[in-house]
Parts: sequence; C-alpha cells; structure tokens
Amino acid sequence: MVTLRDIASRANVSVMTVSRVIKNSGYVGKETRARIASAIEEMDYRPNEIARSLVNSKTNNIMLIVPDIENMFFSEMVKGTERILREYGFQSIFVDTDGIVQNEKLFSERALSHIVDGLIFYCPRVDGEYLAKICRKIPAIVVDRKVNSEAVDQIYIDNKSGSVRAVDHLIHNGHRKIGLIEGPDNVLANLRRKAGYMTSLHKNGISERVEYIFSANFTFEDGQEACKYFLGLKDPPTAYFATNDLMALGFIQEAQENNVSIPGDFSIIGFDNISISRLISPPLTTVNNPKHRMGALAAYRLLAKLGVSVEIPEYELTNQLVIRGSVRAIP
Amino acid sequence: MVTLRDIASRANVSVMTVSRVIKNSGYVGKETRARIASAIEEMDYRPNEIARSLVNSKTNNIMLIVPDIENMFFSEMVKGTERILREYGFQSIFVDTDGIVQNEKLFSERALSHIVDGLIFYCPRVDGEYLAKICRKIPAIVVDRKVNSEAVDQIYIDNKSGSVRAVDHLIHNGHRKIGLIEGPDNVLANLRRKAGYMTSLHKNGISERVEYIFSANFTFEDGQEACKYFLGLKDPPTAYFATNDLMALGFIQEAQENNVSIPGDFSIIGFDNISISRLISPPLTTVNNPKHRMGALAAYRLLAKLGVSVEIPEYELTNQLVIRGSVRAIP
DNA sequence: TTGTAGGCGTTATCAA
DNA sequence: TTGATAACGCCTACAA
Repeated sequence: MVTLRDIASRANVSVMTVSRVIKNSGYVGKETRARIASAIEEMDYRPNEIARSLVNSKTNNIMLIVPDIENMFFSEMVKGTERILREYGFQSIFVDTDGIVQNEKLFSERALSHIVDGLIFYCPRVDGEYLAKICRKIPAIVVDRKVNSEAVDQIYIDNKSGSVRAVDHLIHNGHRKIGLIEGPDNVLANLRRKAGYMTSLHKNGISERVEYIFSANFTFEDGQEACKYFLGLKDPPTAYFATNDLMALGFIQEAQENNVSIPGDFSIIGFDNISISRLISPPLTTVNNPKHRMGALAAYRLLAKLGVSVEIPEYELTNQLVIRGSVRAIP
Repeated sequence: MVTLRDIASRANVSVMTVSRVIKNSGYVGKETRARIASAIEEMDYRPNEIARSLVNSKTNNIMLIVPDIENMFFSEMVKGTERILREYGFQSIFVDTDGIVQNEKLFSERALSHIVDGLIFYCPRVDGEYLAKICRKIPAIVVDRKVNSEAVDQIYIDNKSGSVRAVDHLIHNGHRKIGLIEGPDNVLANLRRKAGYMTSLHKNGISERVEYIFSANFTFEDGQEACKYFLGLKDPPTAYFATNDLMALGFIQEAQENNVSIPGDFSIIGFDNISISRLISPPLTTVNNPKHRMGALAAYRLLAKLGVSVEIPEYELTNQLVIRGSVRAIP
C-alpha cells in the first residue's frame, strides 16, 4: 500500500507537505507541489479514507435499513436517498432485513459501532421504544412510520387521508359493499390505511363487515389468496381496497384467471403507486406515494442533522389518488 | 465517545486486557473479565470498527456498483449478493450509476481509496480495458458482462444460447417474420442476445430484415415506441423478441391500447424473467435469468478472493425458456 | 513555505 | 494472566 510517507520520501519532503497538496489546503511551493503531484501520479497513490475517518471521527457512510430491496416500493425510496447522499459525498451502506424485526435490531446495533455517521430506517417494524432508543444514540431518520416520541425524526405521509380518498372514490362510484385487503398489523402504515377505510365507510353511513376484511402480509400471493377468499363468499363485495399495490395486483391476476372481470365485476384500488401498477391491464387505480421524494427528504434531513449545510426542499408529501382503469361506476 | 481507554480505567486494567475480552481471545482472569464486562455494559461501549479497520487494513465493506436499483433485474441480483455478504460479516456499500458510464469510473475510482475490500460490478458498460485495469488494483467481480481479459473475474450466463432458444420457440410456433427489440449496443448482454436472434434466424433459413430491428434503451417506454414503430410497418412481424422483459412489457401495453391482441395478433418473448413478467396479462413468455444466484455467486467468488473460507456453490447458471402466455402458434 | 510532535482507537508483539 | 510500546495512515497544532 502506498502511503503519504512513501510519497513524501519519493518527493523529498515531509508527510505534512504531501498532506497539504492532497487536501489542497495551506501553502505549498509551486515547484514542490509539482514534484509531489508527479510522485502521487507515478506511485498511483490514493489517500486512505479509513485513516482519515479515524482522525476526523466521521466515516461519510450512512446505513440504510430496508425491509426488502426487491420490493419496488423500497427500491424507489432508496434510489431517492442514495442520489442525494452521494451528491454530498456520502456512501450508502445498505442492509436488507427481509422484513424481520430481529434483523432491524441487529443491524441498527451494528451501526452503533462507528461504521456509519447516521442511519435511515425504511418502514421499520420494531417497536417505537426501541427506535427511540437508537435515535438517541446515533443521528437517524425514520421513513414511512410514525412513532410517538420526539426523539425520533420521522417522515411519513398521511396514510389515513389517502385511504379515505380511495374508499370515498369507490363509494362515489356507487359501491356500498367494499372489501379490505390488508397487510400485517405491526406495520403502522397498514393500520393507518385500514383506519382510513373505516373512516370512509362510517362517514358514508356504511357499517363494516368482518367477513369483508382479509388480513395478510403485503405480498402478491396474498392478493391472490384474498381473491379466492372473496370469491368464496355468498355475497362478495363489488369493490376492494388493498393497502398496497402488490396485493391489488395479485387480486387482479387471480380474478382474471377465474374469468372475473376487473373492473367489470370487481373494482379495486391499491396504495403506493409502484411503477408496475400502471403497466398491468387494467392499469391500477391507486394512491400515489411520493417515494423518491420521501427517500430524498430522508437524506436531506439526515445530512442537516449531521451538520452538512443543505437546504431542505419544501416537498409536499401528499398522496393523490391516481385514477386509472380498475374502478367502474355502478348504478 | 467511549473508548477502550475509558473502559480500562474504569475497570482498573490496561487497554490490552480490555481488548482481549472484547475480542474474546487470549487469557483473561475470570474475575477481571467480569469486571471489564460490567464496565462495558455500564458505559455502553462499542468497539470502533474504523480503528480496527486501520489496524487490520480490512474494512469489511464491499462496493456494489449498480446501474439502476429500481430495475428489478438489478435489485434481485443485489438481494442475492447482500444476503451472502452479510452472512460473512461484510457490509454492502451500494452506488447507483443511473446507467452512466462516467459514474462507473467515478465510483470504482472511489473504491480505490481503501474504503472497501472489494468491488462488484453489475452489468457495467465501461470498456473492458478499464474494467481490467480496476480489477488489477482491487479484488473485483464483474457480473453479467463478458470481458476479454483474464484479469477480470466474471459471472455471466450464455445470453446467446438463451436467445437462440427463444427465437427457435417462435419459429417452432410457425412464425417466420420475427422482429427484434433491442437495447443499447454498449451493453454486451444485449449484443449477445441479438447475436442469438440472428443465429436462430439463419439456421432456420430466415434472413434478417433491417426494418424488423428496433434499437432502443431497455426501458418500458422503449417497448411502447417499438410497438408504435412496428404497427406503422406495411408488413409487420407476427412475432417479436425483446432483449429484456421491460421492453416486452411496454410493447404489450402499447399493443393492447391499440387493440392489438397479444398473443392473438402478435406473439412476443422477453428476456430476464423479472418478477412482474408473470403478473401481467398475458403472462410473458421469457428467458429466465438466475438473478439471485448470479448475485450470490458474485458474493461467494469475491469472498473467496478475499481469503474468506467459503464453499462456492456449484450453481448451474442456465437460462431456461419460461413458457407462459404471450406466444401463439400460427399455421 | 515547510517540518515536528502528538494523537485518533485499536491491535500485535514482546516483556513481565 | 497482564501490561508497555509501537504501529496502522492521516491530521491538527505548533514551530521553524
């Protein structure tokens, strides 16, 4: 490994002089600088960032704790984050928890061993108390989760209002029998979306029916299962609200395989507006979730916390209804 | 920051003794160990991995250079990689190049500043010479790209044979007029897939037609453009081979919007078998690309290069044709 | 304009 | 079983 010392001796100067030229700071004689520059060139020297980190106690690494990178909902957020972090000279250390709570603990624990300057949790499932504990120990941002603690710096959209809007839309299209396809109850976003469903129903004078609620785990296959379940009902809903797009997609797929037309027979709305949802047929009506922006905002906010001078953009994190082809008006 | 020294003085021992207990190596008296353990506990001490890295000249970080994490083709590979790396105690530093060659150079350059122990390129677009140069400087693996240099350690599937199989399938189904929808020509995988298309055509006594080849950039929108283009032809092909799934999906979408039935009017085959390709309607016939396995294999091979004792699994990296619903037999 | 000394937090080596 | 010392590669502070 080529070090400062090697360059110094090759150029007949002290290490400090070399250090000055690589950082481009302080006074260095023009002729000396040239000699050093060529030594650096010839020996293909690269500053050791680890040594720098040790001196500055700053790694320029951020850890991103992601439930599942294959899920486009997360890869889109991560894309938004990484771009900004990189722009400001930070690396992204990415870890995939497979949605397992224990892993969230494991990795955030690991982040504490000074390998990163900060931490971003994407839709974590651990209890809020644990999150708060971590956030007190290391600069962190929690995305897509609302925790009751001023220790945690969080970014979330109003999942409930988006869901109200979605279910309202179904009702305005004449539907009265509306099924819910929901995710796990340790994901707060899911709970909020379910709450929106209830709110919309109630304010429209519709009472919920337990048999109209299918609880699952956010996967495509869960959507298929949901469809099978509802098809087995004597009096199935005419419209459905799925708390994420992937389940809505699974539902549609299964419906079509059973010659049930979407939106002819069943209407459905999803949530998140992942990129494929516009690619299927019929294109899915869904609630947009500003994923890139949430990811970017997490980056900006974390950078600000780390003392980097950034201007945090004033993003509006609203969740508009994206009307496409999966809802039909009924008399 | 709590350091070894703090623990040492709190426990009335030298730093070395503390170091021994946290590494769990060497002899430490039982009673001393207990005293140190409780000091660590009370002060919430975490070893500074950066300092360790400096001593060991080993960061336990691997850089993953990815063209686009939102593209499921890559996120699936990355998932496969990260899981294995993590299992062996390595962190994944992920960078997204947005498919820009200049970024590939920038980031691999950065990797040289001792922030990572190794490097994985996913389907890089830089010239092979540059890749070879980097690979001589740092342990690296190149995935989904074939470079003519024994300096570079590479993992790839036989894109050509997979494509031959795909186009053969179209021909066996009676198609003689077959269009190609291809990606950029600085992506080697694309070139090989195109070569497979040509080979299949020729061995079946069909000569290629320039107007049957649409060159684009691997995106969904490119697939839509392709469809528009072909619909404008007086004598369009009856079947298509797209060199990736995303373009095939765009093609299908655009076709259906123009009331062109798939596979009724046009048959189409994609390549990669990304997860959505089975979710659309009709489900896409495509060539499977063992993405998780390629990602995992990259991790194993890199670890082996780094001297980690791993057993490299004997994966078969074959690319089977996955027959689904987007091809129709014609008389 | 350049150099010296000391330290960042840890570990290897040798000595006690 | 434990400790002192030097080192990893770089930087800050001060001195020349």
